[in-house]
Amino acid sequence: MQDSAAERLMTTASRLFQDRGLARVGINEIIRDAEVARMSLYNHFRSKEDLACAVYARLSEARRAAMDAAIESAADPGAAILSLFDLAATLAAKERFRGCAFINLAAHIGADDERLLTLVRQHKTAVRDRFEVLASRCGASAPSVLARQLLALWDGALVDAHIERSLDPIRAARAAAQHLLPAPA
Amino acid sequence: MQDSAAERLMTTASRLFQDRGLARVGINEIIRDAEVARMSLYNHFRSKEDLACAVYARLSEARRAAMDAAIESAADPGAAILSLFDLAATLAAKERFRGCAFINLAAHIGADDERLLTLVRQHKTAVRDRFEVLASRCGASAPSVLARQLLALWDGALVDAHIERSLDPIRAARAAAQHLLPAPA
DNA sequence: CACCATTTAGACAGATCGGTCTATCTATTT
DNA sequence: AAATAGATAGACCGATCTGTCTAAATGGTG
Repeated sequence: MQDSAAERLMTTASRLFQDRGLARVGINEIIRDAEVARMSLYNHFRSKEDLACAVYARLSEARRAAMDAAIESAADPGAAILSLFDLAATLAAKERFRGCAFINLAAHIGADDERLLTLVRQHKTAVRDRFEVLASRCGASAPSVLARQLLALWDGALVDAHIERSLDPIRAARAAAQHLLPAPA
Repeated sequence: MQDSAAERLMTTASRLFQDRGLARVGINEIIRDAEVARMSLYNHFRSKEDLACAVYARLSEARRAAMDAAIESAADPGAAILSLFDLAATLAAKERFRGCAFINLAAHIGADDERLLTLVRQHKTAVRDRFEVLASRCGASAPSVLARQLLALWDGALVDAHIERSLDPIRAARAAAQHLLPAPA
């Protein structure tokens, strides 16, 4: 058994949640697509929300790793920031792109759902932290403000790319990011 | 009849949809809160989706009117652009702020739901058009690109303000917008 | 082979979903 | 007063939802 039941559940649920959103995917569909018995799901996860937590935690890990890889292969901090927008363009170019999974998740959960909301917040904080480190290395006078600005551009670009089904918003946001960076020495 | 059944339905549904999202609000709750009989809903609207269309179309109208009012009371195009970010801050400062209703709507509907997706697209296009007109009046060399950048900042700021429950993202985005504007003559 | 833990399919429960239908009530119009 | 149109409460429909339970099948280990 090269991929366990838990593994298949998380992979399948991740795909379905991103396709149609947490609230519009049922347990039945998940176990059918994952080819897993109902009780196996509730054996590995206490509830649908537990499964969602595991799925989005893993997705966050994957996204951070992809960002770090893009950052590491860039020549300098400024190029690294721009490469993150290229990464966004790569994500948005995928056929089944449906926007940032975490922004969509935030739109699905109520103000009560503290667990999942915390996950979203932690993910966005992780993204912003990376922007802030790079902004600092660029010599920005106010790295934390610049990081917020870059994050807003990043999130807005993903949202608009999804709504417009176009990469133009990401290209424009990338240019704006470049414009906000301090002039290279 | 100071507020008709249709009126109360739209007002109630608008509040509920914004609070918890289209997919997590049922017909039963809407008619209960609106104090309207079940058949009155289906008398005025053919389906839940029809009601949603009417609700979001009206919300779009209201948002556009608020934007136009902010633009009109600004001294010059540059100030008008910044005043739109102040408007975003006003929206985000409300107690029950849950992010941009149209971004959330886009996160809730599937790729199939063409009717509601078109509504979202039209709304975002209307926002972008206002940015583009103002960018042009500012003397921007590429107004359509600047408009896309301002829209990304705007959308990202609303998203991040919702996730962080803070106005900092909007303040930062406003400053970034100012930075992107062409230098005043 | 026997043992044990896991997985399986599927029935089942209780709730809610969107939507239809009926029968009663109310208010305006003629 | 009679007629008409619209609103009402609520039963009802089939479908779906999350989650529980059972009993059979499975597979690795001693």
